Amino acid sequence: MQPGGTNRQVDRGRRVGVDKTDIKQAGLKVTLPRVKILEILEASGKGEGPRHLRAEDVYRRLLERGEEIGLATVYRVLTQFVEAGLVCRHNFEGGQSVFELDRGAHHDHLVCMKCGQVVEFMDEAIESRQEAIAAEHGFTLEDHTLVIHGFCPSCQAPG
Amino acid sequence: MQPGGTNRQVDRGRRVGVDKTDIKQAGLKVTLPRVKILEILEASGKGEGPRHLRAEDVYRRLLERGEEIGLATVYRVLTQFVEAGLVCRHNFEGGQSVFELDRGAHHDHLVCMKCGQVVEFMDEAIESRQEAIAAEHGFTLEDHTLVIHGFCPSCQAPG
DNA sequence: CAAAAAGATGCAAAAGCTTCCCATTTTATT
DNA sequence: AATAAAATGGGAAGCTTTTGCATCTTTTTG
Ligand SMILES: [Mn+2]
Ligand SMILES: [Mn+2]
Ligand SMILES: [Zn+2]
Ligand SMILES: [Zn+2]
Repeated sequence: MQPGGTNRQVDRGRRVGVDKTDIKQAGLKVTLPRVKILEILEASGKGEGPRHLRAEDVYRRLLERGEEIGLATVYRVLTQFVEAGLVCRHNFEGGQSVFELDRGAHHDHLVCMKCGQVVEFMDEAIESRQEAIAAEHGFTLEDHTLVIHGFCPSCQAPG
Repeated sequence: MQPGGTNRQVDRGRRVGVDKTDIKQAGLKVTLPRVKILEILEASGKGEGPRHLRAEDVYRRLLERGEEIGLATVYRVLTQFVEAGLVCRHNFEGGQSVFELDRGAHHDHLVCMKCGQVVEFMDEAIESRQEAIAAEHGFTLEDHTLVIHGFCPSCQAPG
């Protein structure tokens, strides 16, 4: 329907933001819950608290903003956004998934075992070694999960 | 009580097997469930099916062998073994933990997204880059999780 | 070796997270 | 505006894992 075709929000393959257009492009109707959830994710990690949120966290923030959206809807929508490639899901630990907006650039995580702080990183050497390892074993590499667990600077104090 | 002191099962820091002694050394009583669970884990990956088992798998194998051990006990014992360093727990995916006997040498995993096959590997380059990354961010490195997801050779067929 | 103490087990109930069901509401299409 | 299609909310249900507790085993004591 639109001429030219490429998404305004995408710049040379790197997504720089999301909006209702992305919801529509995913074949989903533009509903209030979807828009609000996207807003929560977009605000996270930009002064609006941590970037990586559990479904429960998203739900709580919606309530704080006065939105009456069901928890089931939050789960459904987050899953749809993951399927649409708008959101990434990670399983850091403890059986709960965490979600973050997909910015298009892959990265891995460093998680503090005490306070839960999350630091993102990306290491070419690690990435390419993984390619090599998958190839050595005849596997195609579709994806990977790398989480480094340790103690952040503030959690290493003697106490 | 034993003279000399070092565990017979350990050879220069690399564990080569486990037995009742290890249960005792962990400060746990040597009970039938614990011995049987250890046997299941020891047999796994040596012709006795896959090496990495979910609690449910361990439980099922116990039933097959005619042992009437409760699932709650399987969970409790596996957790105790992990705490004692006899067993490793991994969260490959799907909310279920998998367990394997700890052989003392660290390794990571390649998991087939179709058939679930697991291949183990260990890459010094990746290990040392992780040390560097943790250090760069002021984190102590306590542990890490690396799982490469892809399709194994048999699951790449055109069909 | 028997008795006492300490610890472990099994079952069922409960938890914690996530998904499913379905009547009702909202969005998109005609 | 009417119709068709899709989404929502709330609660029930599902799954994996943990917990409570009476009973049974293992270990320690005498
Ligand atoms: Mn991230
Ligand atoms: Mn392994
Ligand atoms: Zn910390
Ligand atoms: Zn496969």
